[in-house]
Amino acid sequence: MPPLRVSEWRKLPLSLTELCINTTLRCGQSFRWQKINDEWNCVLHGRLLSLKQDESFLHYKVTWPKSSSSPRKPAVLPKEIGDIDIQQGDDTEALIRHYFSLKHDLAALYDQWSESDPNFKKKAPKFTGIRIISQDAWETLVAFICSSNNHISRISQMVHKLCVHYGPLIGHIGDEAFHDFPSPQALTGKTVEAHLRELGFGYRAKYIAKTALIVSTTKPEGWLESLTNPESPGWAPVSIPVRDEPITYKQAHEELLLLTGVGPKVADCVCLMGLGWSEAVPVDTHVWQIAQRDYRFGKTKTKTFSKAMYDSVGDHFRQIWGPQAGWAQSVLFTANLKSFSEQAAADPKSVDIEVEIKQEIESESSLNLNSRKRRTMAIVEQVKVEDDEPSGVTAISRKRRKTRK
DNA sequence: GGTACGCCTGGTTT
DNA sequence: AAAACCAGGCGTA
Repeated sequence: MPPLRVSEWRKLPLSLTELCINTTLRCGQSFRWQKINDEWNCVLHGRLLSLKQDESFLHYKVTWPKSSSSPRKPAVLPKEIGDIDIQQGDDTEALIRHYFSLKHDLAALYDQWSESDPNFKKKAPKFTGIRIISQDAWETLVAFICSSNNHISRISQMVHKLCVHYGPLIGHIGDEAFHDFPSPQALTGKTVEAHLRELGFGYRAKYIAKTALIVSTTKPEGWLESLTNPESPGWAPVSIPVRDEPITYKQAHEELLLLTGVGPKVADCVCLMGLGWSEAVPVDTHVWQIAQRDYRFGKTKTKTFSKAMYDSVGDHFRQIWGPQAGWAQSVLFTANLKSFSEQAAADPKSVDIEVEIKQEIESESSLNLNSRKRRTMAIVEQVKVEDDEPSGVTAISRKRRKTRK
């Protein structure tokens, strides 16, 4: 019996338009993938997964830890796994299909977004194959607590430190050790905050420690997962507390806001990437810039923007792009990232005019929508007025009430 | 309900 | 080269 159980390379037929891992794994969704030579590596659900891609296939290989230290070889398998995998005792293909949400036809979605949004149509062709990946909710929560007022390289370092110091060791590639992400329990303890500060987490050390404590001690098992979109169930088989009514995106968002270090932006990141709410649109400074530059949101005098503005940007994009707005947002977000700037080309002016005209039409047609959407547009229109006549709408975001301990 | 300000750190710019 | 500046926000007053 070998110390490590390594599978052969297998492959899934998949075009680069349906998924481009080189973009999707680098665009600030996940902070744990490491590229070694031409292979992307990451520990997911207790195994080391390696990926590489060519024009027609996604190739994957899995390495299981030594059996004794294996945290969880899945005892209970989710329902939708193919028979072959169950018989082989390897659910990795199912994991990949879930992780990348391969049931969605991405090319069709791009077509749909392009049809309803000239700006998307202009930007997207150079950024195909970008998907929202379905990550573990707890990891997503902690990673995006780290992301506040921070940049991708440092976020990646911090997440790596969490894994190395608190997560279970799964395997090696060369000299590189690969750990899984630590559980809430592993991050609960009196020394955690001080230690994380030593490790360079800054003020986020407290947020992580407090959030881990809340989740592991004051919430029932599976609480975070219970905020998952029922139409997009999670992958890991966890027991989830029952709810009287199906949870909504807004409810999940509100519940997350009660955690320390979680504001509207982080809550939306968790909703979108960790809980399957594809309509969640995280509005950070980049998305705000995009909204101002390409979608006629007005200039503000203040550096920050208000919760009302935050909601209005999200509602606007949901109206344009529909129920998968968060997916569309990630495409434009990536196109706007500095690290991808070489991919973005100079844009012809003619399209800008087209965008403006389209925007006007959308504003008018919105009057025929229901009252909720009318209110949304009213706010947006207000913002647009500010654009023409900058006077007062500054804005800032505030959190509602947090249960202070 | 809206606004200003401090916060850790480190990569990047000046 | 040292010193600002800023980066995928949030909590507090």
